[in-house]
Amino acid sequence: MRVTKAQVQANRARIVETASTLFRERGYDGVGVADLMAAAGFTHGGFYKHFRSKAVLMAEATASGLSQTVANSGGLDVAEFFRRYVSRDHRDVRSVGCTMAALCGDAARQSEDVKATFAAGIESMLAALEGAGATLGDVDQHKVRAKMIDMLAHAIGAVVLSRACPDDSPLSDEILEVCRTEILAPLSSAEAPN
Amino acid sequence: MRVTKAQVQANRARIVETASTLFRERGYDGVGVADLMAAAGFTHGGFYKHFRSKAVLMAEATASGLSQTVANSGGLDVAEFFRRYVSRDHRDVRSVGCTMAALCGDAARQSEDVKATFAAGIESMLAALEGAGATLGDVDQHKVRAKMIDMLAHAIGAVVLSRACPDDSPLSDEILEVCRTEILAPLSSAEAPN
DNA sequence: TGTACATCAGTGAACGCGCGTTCACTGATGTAC
DNA sequence: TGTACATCAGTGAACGCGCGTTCACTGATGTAC
Repeated sequence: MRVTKAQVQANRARIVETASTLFRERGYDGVGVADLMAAAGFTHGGFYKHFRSKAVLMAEATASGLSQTVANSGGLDVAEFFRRYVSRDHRDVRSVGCTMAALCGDAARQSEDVKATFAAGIESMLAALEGAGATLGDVDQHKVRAKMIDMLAHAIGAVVLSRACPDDSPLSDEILEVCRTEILAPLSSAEAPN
Repeated sequence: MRVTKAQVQANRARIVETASTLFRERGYDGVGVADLMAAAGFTHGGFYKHFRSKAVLMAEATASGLSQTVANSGGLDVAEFFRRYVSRDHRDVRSVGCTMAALCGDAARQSEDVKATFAAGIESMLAALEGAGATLGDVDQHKVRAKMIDMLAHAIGAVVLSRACPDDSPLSDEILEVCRTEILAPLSSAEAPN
């Protein structure tokens, strides 16, 4: 049963979107092609009409997820971005949270292709943060980039470490609270010095 | 061919040790029981004479790996620990590196058992760092703990993010260098204020 | 615009393969006398 | 201490299962006239 060209495009996009969500939730290896296609509302056989292999989809879904995170950060200032990033809410909803935090551990073991996608996503994120961080008052642009790299790694470490703790662990909350405070400290003193 | 009680104990320890190494390198799902037993010098059937299931071994190997990291940090002051932690050397040798950095992403998707093991390992690590950090000059012990949590998450974030980049990526090196500098900055100024 | 045919997205059975786990077997170790 | 038997760590074939991928088929869409 052939389908409209526009429908083909929409279906393909739905598969990528679904994959992006499921991969964040369960990891690359935790999502089978049949699982994924069923979640997107199809049977598994059609998968290979859209993608040459699961590996190709992994790279594409990763790119999609990363650009979504960047898009979500649009309009937020740096302090607000990190306040939301290093939070229990973010920790607890992996499937709609940041792809970097959800999959960087898995990406490290994937192909150079996926890693290159990841690096590009990090650069996009940094570009967005550098733009939002221009209000910080630092004149040296190189320092802004360095600061954003540092804050991003710091925030990702906090989320990733807190997620490795049991669900009701006080340590998990403690990690988030301590790191959020430390990450935001220089921002609030620079932006609201009262 | 039965084997000495001492040999049984040694063999079991070898399986756990091998698993700890392989899991760090390839993730929990990336290591099969047959793989693992072959790497330890056995055939796969004997596995279940030592462990009720792969899941049980996962928890035990994680605990072993975590305590190894803690042991390796013994005798190092805090600055030296983090200097080595946030380095290219550490990034490039996952199998003998820190279990937290190698597996926290995977642990987040494992049983509460594995996560509890992880949280206990983090606490051990913090205890070791707090001991080594007593020389920092901070009188308030609560602040020392908070600072160690913050530095550990920061360092783990740097390593994990740098590992998600392609092998020859300048970004990967940049992340490590920036974060190492930022993490060590307050230490060197406090300890060597010249 | 209408007709005839080619295309191809989606279906669902089938494939080979590797996984975790089980099991009958072996033979050296441990134990009871 | 020596002998007879039970134990059980380790072996390797076999299990059911789910994986990624392939394939013959369907029928609505796209295209050529």
